[in-house]
Amino acid sequence: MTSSPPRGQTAAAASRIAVAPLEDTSTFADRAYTALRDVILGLDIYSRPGEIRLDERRLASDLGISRTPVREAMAQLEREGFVRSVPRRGIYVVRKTKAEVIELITAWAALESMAARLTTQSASDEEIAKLRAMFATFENGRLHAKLDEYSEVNIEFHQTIIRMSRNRVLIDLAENLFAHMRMIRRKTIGESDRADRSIRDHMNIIQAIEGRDTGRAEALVRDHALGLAEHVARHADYLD
Amino acid sequence: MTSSPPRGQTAAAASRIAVAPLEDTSTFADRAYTALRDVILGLDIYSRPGEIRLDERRLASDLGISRTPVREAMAQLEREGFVRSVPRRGIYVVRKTKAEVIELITAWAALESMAARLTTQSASDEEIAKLRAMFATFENGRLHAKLDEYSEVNIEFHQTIIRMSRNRVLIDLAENLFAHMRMIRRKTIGESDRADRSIRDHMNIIQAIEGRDTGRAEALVRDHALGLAEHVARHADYLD
DNA sequence: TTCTATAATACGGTATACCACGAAGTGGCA
DNA sequence: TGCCACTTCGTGGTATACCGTATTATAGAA
Repeated sequence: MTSSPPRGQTAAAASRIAVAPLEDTSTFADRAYTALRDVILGLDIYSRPGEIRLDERRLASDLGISRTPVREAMAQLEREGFVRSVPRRGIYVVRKTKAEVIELITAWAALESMAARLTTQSASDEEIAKLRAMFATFENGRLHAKLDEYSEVNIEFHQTIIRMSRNRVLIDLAENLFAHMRMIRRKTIGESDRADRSIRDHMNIIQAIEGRDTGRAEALVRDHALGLAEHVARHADYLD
Repeated sequence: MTSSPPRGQTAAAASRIAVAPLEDTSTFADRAYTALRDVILGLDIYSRPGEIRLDERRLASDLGISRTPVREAMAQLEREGFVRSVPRRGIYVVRKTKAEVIELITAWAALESMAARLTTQSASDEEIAKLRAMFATFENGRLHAKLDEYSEVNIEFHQTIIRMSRNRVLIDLAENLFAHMRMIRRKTIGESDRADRSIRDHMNIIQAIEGRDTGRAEALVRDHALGLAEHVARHADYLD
């Protein structure tokens, strides 16, 4: 990320015998996007006071590239809701309000419940089996000491269901929502009673999917997410 | 769109008495985005043979601006799936495959069924009444002569349900999906038997929402959209 | 005529200079 | 000391020149 990128092999005397088929097709803008996204997601902005401003010129110089690709990356991050550009003021990292987080979770509920429906109809048994494997280490609800680890498995569980739908649109849309959820995750950890209930919900969901019970799987997934939304509505006072 | 934009009032001798409070805050990139989006949506690409290439330089000169804002607009359109940029080849308008259209409709089903759920829980009676009003002129299924008009009302109906959810995330995501649907719409028109069934579905949906029957409204909306997806799967051979 | 090697062209990607505007700093005047 | 006009500086927005490379055109040889 801070390494100055090579300027492309200028005269490689294209050998017709040896191979070099895997060109680096990624563009500076793409790499800048990835780097900046990682930085922003890692900022732990919800535990930090004050607004965080990003300076295009500074970022460009840090990345060792010009403003142009940085701007393209920023534009994309802005469209995805991570950042907000205020003309002649600066670019600020967006902190979602409680209402916005609830909307996010609700939309996620919509996407994942549809994904669960599709999964019961077309996923293979082998794929579905992976879901249960993910929770093998947590089955007895004995997880209070490793909530952080559970939190990651938790998100992965939901992401897996989405991916099993094999619907690119659902997958891509959810990807973005999950990225936002990861930012809030740190603040949600530590409520172990919720984790217990979460585990039970997940087990029921797995059972429904294994049984190809479309309606039940869909409903359980939806209610699980909506339950989280309600929990946030009630208890997430740390979101302004 | 082809007018050469003014270069910003340079020395307008800011009068402190008269008013000009409504500044034009929109940026060239924003306006270019809107213009290009309209052009693309109006291209009727699914009825046209061959690929359509867009040239940044040409577009920029047509719009009377430089490539920079055009590129930003293009980047956004690419992320939204309207356009695909091939390095050193050009920018092409995307034609969705049948499989992709089905995925689009499925995702739409997910979003709108959740919207219907929310609507039954929080929309006012006045808002809901508007839904029925939209179909006043079609109620008897006597619409064969004005299918085009119906098609517009049709999309508007679904968009209204989404909007009544008051969930910004759902609304924005659906907006994009609908834009794609509009591009395909022209090819879907003319199957009047489907229109008849569509009307009946809509009436049932309205009834469920009016009765605040959350589960039924959600299911009807979902099945209506999934029905369209299946119809496309069976009959939309014109998609590649 | 056909194939190949070389040159010209055109594209998206990138760097950079400049602009207008807002904000913050600074000086002078009351 | 406090307020106001002016200056300076910094920001994102825009224009433009340049780059490397894939494509196409062209010319020459077989």
